[in-house]
Amino acid sequence: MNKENLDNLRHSCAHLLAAAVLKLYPNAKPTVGPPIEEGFYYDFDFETPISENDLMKIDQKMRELVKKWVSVEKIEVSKNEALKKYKGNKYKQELINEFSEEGKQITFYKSGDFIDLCRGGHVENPSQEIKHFKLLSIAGAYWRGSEKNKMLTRIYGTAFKSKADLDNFLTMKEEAKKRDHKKLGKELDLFTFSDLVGSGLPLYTPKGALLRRLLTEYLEEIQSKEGYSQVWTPQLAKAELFKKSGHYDKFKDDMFIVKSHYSDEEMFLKPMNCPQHTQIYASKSRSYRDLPIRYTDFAMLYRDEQPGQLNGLARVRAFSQDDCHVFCREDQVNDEIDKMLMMTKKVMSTFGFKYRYRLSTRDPKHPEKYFGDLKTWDKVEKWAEKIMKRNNIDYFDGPGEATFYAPKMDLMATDALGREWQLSTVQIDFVQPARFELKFIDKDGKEKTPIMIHRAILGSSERLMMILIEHYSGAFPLWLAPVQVKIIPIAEKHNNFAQKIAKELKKNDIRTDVNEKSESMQKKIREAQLEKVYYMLVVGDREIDSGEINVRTRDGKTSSMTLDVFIKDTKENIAKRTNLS
RNA sequence: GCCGACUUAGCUCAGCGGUAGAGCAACGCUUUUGUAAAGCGUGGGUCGUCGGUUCAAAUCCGACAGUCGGCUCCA
Repeated sequence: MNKENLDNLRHSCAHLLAAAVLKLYPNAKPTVGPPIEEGFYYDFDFETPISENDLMKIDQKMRELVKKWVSVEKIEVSKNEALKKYKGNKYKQELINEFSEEGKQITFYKSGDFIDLCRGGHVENPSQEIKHFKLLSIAGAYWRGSEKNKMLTRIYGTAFKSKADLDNFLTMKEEAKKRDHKKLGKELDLFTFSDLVGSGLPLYTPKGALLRRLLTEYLEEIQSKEGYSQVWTPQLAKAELFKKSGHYDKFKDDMFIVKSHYSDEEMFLKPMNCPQHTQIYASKSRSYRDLPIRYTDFAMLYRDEQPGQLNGLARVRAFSQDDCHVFCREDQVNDEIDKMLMMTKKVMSTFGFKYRYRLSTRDPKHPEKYFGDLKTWDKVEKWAEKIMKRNNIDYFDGPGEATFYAPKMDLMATDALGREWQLSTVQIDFVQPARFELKFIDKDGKEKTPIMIHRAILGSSERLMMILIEHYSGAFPLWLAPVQVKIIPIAEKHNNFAQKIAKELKKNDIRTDVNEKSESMQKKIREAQLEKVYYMLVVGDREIDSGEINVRTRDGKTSSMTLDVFIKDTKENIAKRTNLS
């Protein structure tokens, strides 16, 4: 079934939803109800709010009404007829007036006894075709997506051509819920939050902190090979810095203000690293020979997000990025970005992410949002496009997604459940170097302004942790597994032997635990399984006698080998960062 | 910030006007086990916080905080 057909089905289903709602709540005002990626929604202005519990009732009404929906009839009406029909519904009237101004023919679509203002796009016989649908949730949504407007009540639902498709969709949703990083983060003891510390401020437990450190170390390893040097900058800076960069104007309300007892100077917790890095660059005079200069920084960043948008590790108020800034000459940009794209490719393959790029450009309707001159913007946007094409990169356009200082090449990674997340970004910035009056002395002895390339491969560590937890469902690959080996002595008398093996493994930098509790071996295995430990070594009389160890993997497979072979293989796999499961 | 829902033991949840309950976890004792839960026992909660209604509030009402599903925003 192609997308258009599916959209038609869902659009018709949205109409059916509206019909059911109006039967049950005659005073509710219907507004719009389009098909979307995963289904459809319909926005209503209810007189009294409804809740999720009411969905069942609406669902039943839909199933009842659809029986009589044997056709979809298109009715052309005049503007006045349309306005009359929607007397008292300012939302529909607003749409009707707009359509009329645009010179569009106004059309109604009728099924059963339900008529809706609509431009069309329906299935022919709803009673036959709308069979496999489900109402999913209720949410608030601003009229026409603007926070200045009234908040309406949105009902989300989905519909599919076959029961199998619907079931598959619902199973995927269940699976996503099971993998929810907030749930797994608690179960696997990776991070926590405290009301006393504050919302959106994650606290990493030893295992979570280890994971975070392993990710950072991996990036540091890759970056230092490519000539990046780590710098270190404070969490705090004067307002002046951010005024100069432009961030103050754009994001002042989203920055944490810090007060000094001794000065009236306005200070902020840093929400990003670029302005600080410009000041390291500017600390001495630079020759064209010094370029490119590549700085990396894993410092904590702070953004004062609105409470309603905080969400586990997905959206926090304290986070860090694998943030890099490359200062270079114009003739070096291509090489630098090619190198960045190569590094990114390598990292993505390590995690097993499929990906495509988004070319994030300016919003043509709002040129005022962007700093710097138009000509340069045009040049840089075209340049970015050329780079993608030259690298044979699969990309799509993202108008309006640029930052205020540069277009972006954003990498969208697809995880194990088929969901897309933005990870990497590369930005060619002419604006900030100019605002900070950065210079280098060129061959000809003249001062020139360098270009600043912003780049992150993983994006924020917290967000990446969330994505990886859900991508791997908490069963991390060997190199990331907080506990790589759990030794399970069968009885207390095997504890000493277990400790001896553990000592050997730890000596080889293999993260090992021994479960010495007075529990059944079966229970210890169960606990290790739930902890998603990579390898379990069950040790008992047999192992002591044979001199071979017994290895159980998370998927329940067991094998025997000498400890030396196990250590050698494990070390190799950790070093290669291979993902065996 | 906005709309809606939720907040009871470390965790998952029941109780929904007559001042608290289960399973798991923890702890103790017994058991010493061959690839996903051995048995018995013990401790643990001013029911998110602060107010209000009531003879009586975990339960009803309000404010605040936090969490979740969305919307808006995202350097």
